[in-house]
Parts: sequence; structure tokens; C-alpha cells
Amino acid sequence: MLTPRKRPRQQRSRETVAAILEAAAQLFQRQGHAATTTNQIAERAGVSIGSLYQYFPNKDALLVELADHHLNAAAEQIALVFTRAAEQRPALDRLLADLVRCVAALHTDRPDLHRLLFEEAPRTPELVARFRQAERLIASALAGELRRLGVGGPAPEMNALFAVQGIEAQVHGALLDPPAGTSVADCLRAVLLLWERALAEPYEHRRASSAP
Amino acid sequence: MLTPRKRPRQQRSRETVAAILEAAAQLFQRQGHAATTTNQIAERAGVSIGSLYQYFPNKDALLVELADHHLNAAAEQIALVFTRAAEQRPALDRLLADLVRCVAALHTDRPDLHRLLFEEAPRTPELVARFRQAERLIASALAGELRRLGVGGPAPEMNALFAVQGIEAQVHGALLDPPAGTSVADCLRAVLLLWERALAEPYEHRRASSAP
DNA sequence: CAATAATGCGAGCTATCCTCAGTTTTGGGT
DNA sequence: ACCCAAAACTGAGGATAGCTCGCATTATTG
Repeated sequence: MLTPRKRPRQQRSRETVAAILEAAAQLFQRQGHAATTTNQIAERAGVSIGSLYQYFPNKDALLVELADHHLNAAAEQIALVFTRAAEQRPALDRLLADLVRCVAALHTDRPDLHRLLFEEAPRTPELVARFRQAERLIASALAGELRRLGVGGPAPEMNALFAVQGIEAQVHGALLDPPAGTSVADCLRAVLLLWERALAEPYEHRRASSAP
Repeated sequence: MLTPRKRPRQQRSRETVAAILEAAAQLFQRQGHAATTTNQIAERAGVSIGSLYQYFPNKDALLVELADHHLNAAAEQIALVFTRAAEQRPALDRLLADLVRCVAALHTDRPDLHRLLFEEAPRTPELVARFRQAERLIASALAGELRRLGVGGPAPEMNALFAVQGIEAQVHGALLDPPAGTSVADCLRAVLLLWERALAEPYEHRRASSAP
């Protein structure tokens, strides 16, 4: 059982839970996950260790909850890109540019939290599942736009998912460990160009001179 | 200090280290990282806990060492793809097909170990750095081939790196969590097609002859 | 065959996660 | 206003895992 062991019903307990999460976020960011003890978190939150364990079954559950918040916030930002796309019906290059910019912003907005969740924390199955779910949500929205534009090949859903996974990995790499002698902006531009080329029509099969 | 605290100099100690790593691999795979204790590892390896800590400064160092072995094995497999490419000088689609097939094989060969290292284990900075290093090595080899083929855009190095990062993420996703109603083979084919399109030159279709 | 270095040992220290029995606070019913 | 069951809170301490350290054992050197 990784989900809360008890639901806070009164106002007081909801504040307790919020304080615990806030404290956990701060300490995890400052000291790392392993170096932070649950007693420290409780102390900083101004509650007893027992209260912490009334709402979180173990230390990792705090991480999962923080990740969930972060992913929801991210999904919201990305959703904004797609609602704007639904209104303005931009061309592929414009849409992808917005998407890449948004993904990059998600990394740079809270770099420490992002690094904590993606590079340091032990990944519980729970955490992995939530990440995958967010990925699919975004991919689904992107697939809709690809269909509207008549691009993305014969299976836009699949290609949209791969695009989301690829862009995430590439932007992540570009921001945390940019290739020597290249600006981050250049990297993002290059990523954008790659995906424009990968997804744009014509999508005819070029079997020019060699077998599969 | 995450690297070995003492180097094994005699045959006896080298065997001890090997036994410890073997035991660690087995137990980590069977029970997961967190559920495995260092005392269990020592016991299974047939050595005392003190001996373990003579060669590994902490529990995570075992993981780093296992990851290092795994990455070296992977790099070797991939290097094979590129030495063969150097001989046969295949076209882009053929080269990418080999690469994707090889990456997929690395995932399916030892799925439990791979999952351990990529999805469960806490990622120490050391571990992350080694991943990045392997990535760059492969990207560098790929960039060479792209240059030979005259594709990969104006900055083949950068695009090769993005391709490696993207392919890894996409193959990983396709194998561990394939989209509903799609076979793994279909996914891999789709990934391949995306990267063919992303990297191939649309404007200049000159068949490369011998320019470095 | 000393003498010295390398290796191996394992009881136990330290520190962390988490429990639980008991206390305090809250809010709805009378 | 008052009562009281449910909700919330408390913190000392149990259980356990990572890791240390002084000493025994085995190998290597001169």
C-alpha cells in the first residue's frame, strides 16, 4: 500500500499534510533523498513523526506524492500548449516549437525538483507508472494535432508517443549535460528540426537502394 | 569516494570480489535493490561482511560496478554494429536498422538486470555520469557514419547524440510498456522509420563516395 | 624462515525507519 | 452549553540495516 494510509478529513489535518509535503520538498531538494530523514521532515513541518506516518506509509510515498504534483503541474502546462493549438491551428513547425519550449521550461522552472525526481530518487513501480501515464496523455493530445495536420504517418498515435519520449529524453540531456561547444538554444533548435523532419509529410516509403 | 577503497592484488581477493558481485547481481535481481541487505550479499558470496566493505565503500558502489559491467557489455555489442558498418558501408536505413535491433537486444537479453539498473535503482551521480559517457561514445561512432553518408544535417555530432538518446528512450518504452494493440516489432519498425526520416538528407541525395 | 603486507573475519556501534499505546482536539447531536 | 466518539497528534523506543574496527589468518618478500 503506497497510497495514503489515512485520508485527512478535517482542515487541521489537511494543513498537516501540506506542511509535511512542503518540508519534504525543501529537504529533499537541499540534501538529497537518501540524506534526508523522516524525522527531519517531521521536525521541519512542525509535526511529530507519528503524524507523518499517519498519512504516508513510508518515506518513498512522500516522493511519489511530490512527483504526482510535479507531473500534474507539467501536464497542465502542456495542456495549455494544446488548447492554444486547438484555437490557433498552427502548422507543424510552430506546434513542435511550442511543445519543445514548454518541455524545456518544465525542466528549467524547478531544476532542483526535476533533478530530484528524475535523476536521484529511487523509482518505485508506482512512480514509473505515473510517469508513463503522463507521457501517454501528452502523446494522445499530440496525436490529435498530427491527425488534424494530416502528418505523423499511418499511425500518428504511435509516432506521437515516440516523439514525446524522444523530446523528453533529448531536452533532458540537452539541459543537464549539453554537448561541449553548443548552446542550449542550439540544441533545442536541433531537436525541433529533427522532429519536424521525422513527422512532416511526405511520408512515402523510400526504399531507395537497400533492403530492410 | 565511490570507487573501490582497496584494490585486490592477489588472486584470492580477486575471486572474493567476483563472488561478491555475482551474489549482488543475483540478489538485486531477485529481490530488488532496497530489499537486499549487504549482509545477505556477503553471506551468499561466502565471505564476511567485513570483506565486502574492504572492496566496496557502500551498498551503492555494488550497483555502480554492476552497471559499469553492463554498460561495457552493451558498448561492446554496439561497437560490433559499427565495425561491421565500417566494413560493409551500409546505407542509412540498414545502419539504423542494425542499431535499433542491437539496442532492443540489449534490453531483452537481460531484462531483469536492465530493469534493475534503469527503473529501480537510485541513480547516483556516478551512475548517471557513466550512462552519459556510454551515450556519447555510441553517438560519436554514429556521427562518423552519418558523416560518411553525408547525412545528419550540418551538425551530425549533435544529431547523432539526440538519435542515440531518442532511440534508447523509445526502444525502452516500446519493450517495457508497448502501446496497446501494437506488436513490439511494429514499434521498432516505426522508430526506425522516424529516424530514417529525421536524419536522411532530403535536398541533396548524393550517394556518398569517400569524403571523410 | 622471519618479517611484512594483504586479506579475511564478525560482533557490535550507530542511525534510521517506522510502530503503538496513550493524549489532545474537533465537531455534530442533544 | 455540554458530551463524547471519531479524528488527529504525540514521541519514546523497537526492529533492523549499513558500516566500522581491532584482531586473526594467509600470502609474499628478502
